[in-house]
Amino acid sequence: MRRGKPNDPGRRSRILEATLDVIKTDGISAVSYRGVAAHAEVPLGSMTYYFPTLKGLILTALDSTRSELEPRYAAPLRDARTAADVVDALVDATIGSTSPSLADIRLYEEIRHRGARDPDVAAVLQAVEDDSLLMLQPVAPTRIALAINALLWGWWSHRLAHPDTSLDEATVRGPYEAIVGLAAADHPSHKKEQHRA
Amino acid sequence: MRRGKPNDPGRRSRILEATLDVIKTDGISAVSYRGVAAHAEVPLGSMTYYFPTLKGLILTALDSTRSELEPRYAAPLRDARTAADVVDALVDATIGSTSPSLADIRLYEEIRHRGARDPDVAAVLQAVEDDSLLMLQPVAPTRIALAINALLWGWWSHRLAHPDTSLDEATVRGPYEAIVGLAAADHPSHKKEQHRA
DNA sequence: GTAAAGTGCGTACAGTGGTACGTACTTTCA
DNA sequence: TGAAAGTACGTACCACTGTACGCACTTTAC
Repeated sequence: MRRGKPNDPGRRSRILEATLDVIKTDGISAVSYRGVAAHAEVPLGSMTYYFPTLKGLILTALDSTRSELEPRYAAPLRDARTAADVVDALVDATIGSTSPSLADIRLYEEIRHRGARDPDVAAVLQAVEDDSLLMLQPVAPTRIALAINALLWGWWSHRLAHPDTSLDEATVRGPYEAIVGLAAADHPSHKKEQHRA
Repeated sequence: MRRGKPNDPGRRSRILEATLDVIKTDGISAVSYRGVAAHAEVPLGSMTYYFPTLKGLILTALDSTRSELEPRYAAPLRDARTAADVVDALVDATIGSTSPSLADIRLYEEIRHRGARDPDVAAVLQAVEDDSLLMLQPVAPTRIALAINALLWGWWSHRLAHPDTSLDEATVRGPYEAIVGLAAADHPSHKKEQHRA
């Protein structure tokens, strides 16, 4: 039997959003009940009520990004018909309109960082990556999808380390073309029309 | 005038080593005066004596890795004569004998992570990367050296996220060949002998 | 209406952290 | 042989942390 009702149903999700804000700004290690409470303008007691442990709060917050981060460059990749489309989508995901903001890259970096030590967070990371590999499956065999993922993360990581300089499009495009070209050469059953620019 | 002498001259460097140990094992955020003191078997007072601020200790420790991490795969790259040599060196640096241990990758990840927020640490990172780009200069124009760096870091990062699975050599080699091949195609003045495997 | 169950939150506790500081020891110079 | 300067370290302070816990308030069942 359900008794009692929350008088502020949005409170829980406000806490989660505030947590992500703090993570993006100052990192996971800066997440504290009190800090997030202040940021979300809720009392400390609310924090421990909705999230009895801090680890649980962080994990829930990180997990909530899965549905938000992934689909951004998923659609363009799924719609790609030719190898050139794939390259376009990758370039765009790296530095273009579908690419993550610096804050989002920071968030992603936080997940990777934490994931290296916390198996629960590693699971979140793994889920994102599995999605990504599956998404690339139609355009490249796993072997090459791995390389694409590695390079994509490498470029994002570069952007994070050099926030003031922007990557040239040609710099990014060439290597993607070369790698995607491998897929066509290796295994012509994958999307055809490999060509040099 | 110099008066007084340290009665344990190795103490300072023992502290630095212990600090790196802690960073590799539990991350920068786990570095505390007390924890490192226990690990290095020195009294707490020694810590603050040699390193008045914790930030200074961490920075000094991180900086001390520059001379240790870099030259490992520097020599093979410098000695590379042909494009094939370069690819071999890169593959080796990724998963082979000159590649960093997981602990070292973790350390590198710590530097990148911290560097995203702390300009002083970012400077350390920048120095390492500058060295790396300079080293690749003879075999690839900067544009392509950037891509190689990004991919190399991507692979390392992959290893960190998947400590239990090992990367296939063929998986790693193909993309390197493709990217290094770009250098030869683009700018034939760089080391010749591009060829497909 | 009243008791019980559930919701929401203020407070307090125990632990850990960086770092300031006083003190003792050692070396050097007059 | 002092005394000053530098070395080394034990202790203590204060800030901040996660979290346990108890007290109100709201809703529901009888």
